[in-house]
Amino acid sequence: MTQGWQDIQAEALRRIQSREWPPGAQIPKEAELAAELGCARATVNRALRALAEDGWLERRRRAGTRVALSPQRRAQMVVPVLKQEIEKAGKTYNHRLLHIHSDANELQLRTLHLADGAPYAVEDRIIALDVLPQAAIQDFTTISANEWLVQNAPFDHGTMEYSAAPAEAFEATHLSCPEGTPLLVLTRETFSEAGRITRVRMAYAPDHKVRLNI
Amino acid sequence: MTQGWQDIQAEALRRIQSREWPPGAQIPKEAELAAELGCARATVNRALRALAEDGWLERRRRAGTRVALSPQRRAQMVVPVLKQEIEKAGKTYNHRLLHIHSDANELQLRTLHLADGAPYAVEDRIIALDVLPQAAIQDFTTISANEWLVQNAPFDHGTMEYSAAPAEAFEATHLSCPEGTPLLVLTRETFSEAGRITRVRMAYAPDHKVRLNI
DNA sequence: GCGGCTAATATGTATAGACATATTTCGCAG
DNA sequence: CTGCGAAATATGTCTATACATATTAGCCGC
Repeated sequence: MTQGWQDIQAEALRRIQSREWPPGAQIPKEAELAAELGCARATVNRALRALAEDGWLERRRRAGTRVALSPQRRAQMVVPVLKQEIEKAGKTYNHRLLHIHSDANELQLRTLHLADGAPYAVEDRIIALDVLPQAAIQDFTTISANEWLVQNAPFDHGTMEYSAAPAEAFEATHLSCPEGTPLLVLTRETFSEAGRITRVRMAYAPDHKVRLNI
Repeated sequence: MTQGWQDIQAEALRRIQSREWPPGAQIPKEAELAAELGCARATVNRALRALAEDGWLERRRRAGTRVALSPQRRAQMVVPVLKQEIEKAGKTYNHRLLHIHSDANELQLRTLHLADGAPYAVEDRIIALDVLPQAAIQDFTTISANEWLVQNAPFDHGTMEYSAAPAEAFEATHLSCPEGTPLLVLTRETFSEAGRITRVRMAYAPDHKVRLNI
């Protein structure tokens, strides 16, 4: 009856979902569970840690482990790289650099991303040249800024925001839709220790969906 | 110089980001790293496993560990429970049941969610009564379907989709905006072993943003 | 060269024991 | 009763060892 940590995890999850361990309640300590279930404490630890990472449990040293008051399910989302996103869907990726302008501090770019020749998204980006001077000498017609940055500008942290906005004039033109059409818009900023690397507004073609599995 | 697994993880991440271990390359096996860094193999395992979960590495038994071709950063998103979302922002939550209709198989609901009295989102939901018969006798004027389901209908898996859509007539009315205004829309379906539990379309008030930290 | 069986091997996991660390609890001084 | 420092304690982590498992590499017969 040698148990694996996944079995322990499944058993604990069963007890949570069946309310044998109701929300907010303390659960037995690791050593007790190990004894009850016939395995080592490290195995129980692995199982409970995984459940805590998934939001089912809250654990604190000395205070013990309790069931989360509202077990929130979490979904993972990857920071999108359009080229991969499109090629993964079995389509051909292309991009066109629409506009580029730079001054001492900033590089501004507008890029149209295409899937099988059809407009996929319009990208409006600012790159900080003091943080990332190499960007000034890069040819963004052969590799898109989106892709180049992912490969060459590792970031510490950043934010992503999804919202809905009416298509602006230039977006409407390039995405072949009427001005004002509701578009899904992603705004992202990334930072390194030296400061803000880039800020991008990505307007997706009409009816685009961002899908997550939970 | 006793190393913790987080130190090992940091060192490995440094080697990845500095291209000492370039994308696609095999990295030394756990036992070698353990010897080099002066710790037990289990500690290296813990560190590399964490990096693999974050998308930096790909690991396969016998084949070894290699740097991911495109290290994709991942963001975690929680399945939103509006009441908590609003109260966390320091506002008062309320909801109004706008419409309810049921037949033998399904319960249909429309709910308006309010933050400090202002429209926050309109929810259009279907609940499968064969999967969740208790829903038929529940009073959804005191607790919103959104909240009740999270607490009473644990699900196995599901999907979430964000998109942008023009406000439909009833949405425009309840969110006090012109018909056709771009709205951020979340569509979610959840399933248990017995089948689909619920399907919901949540249309957020204009200018709503979904924010993620990465 | 090809198909298939077998051995080799890197990661995955279980275990007992030890120590580290964050918190709480409790006793003591004031 | 109050505040503070010390002891108790549950989880966090490291170690060494052993075995499990997936997958590759290599051998063999044809």
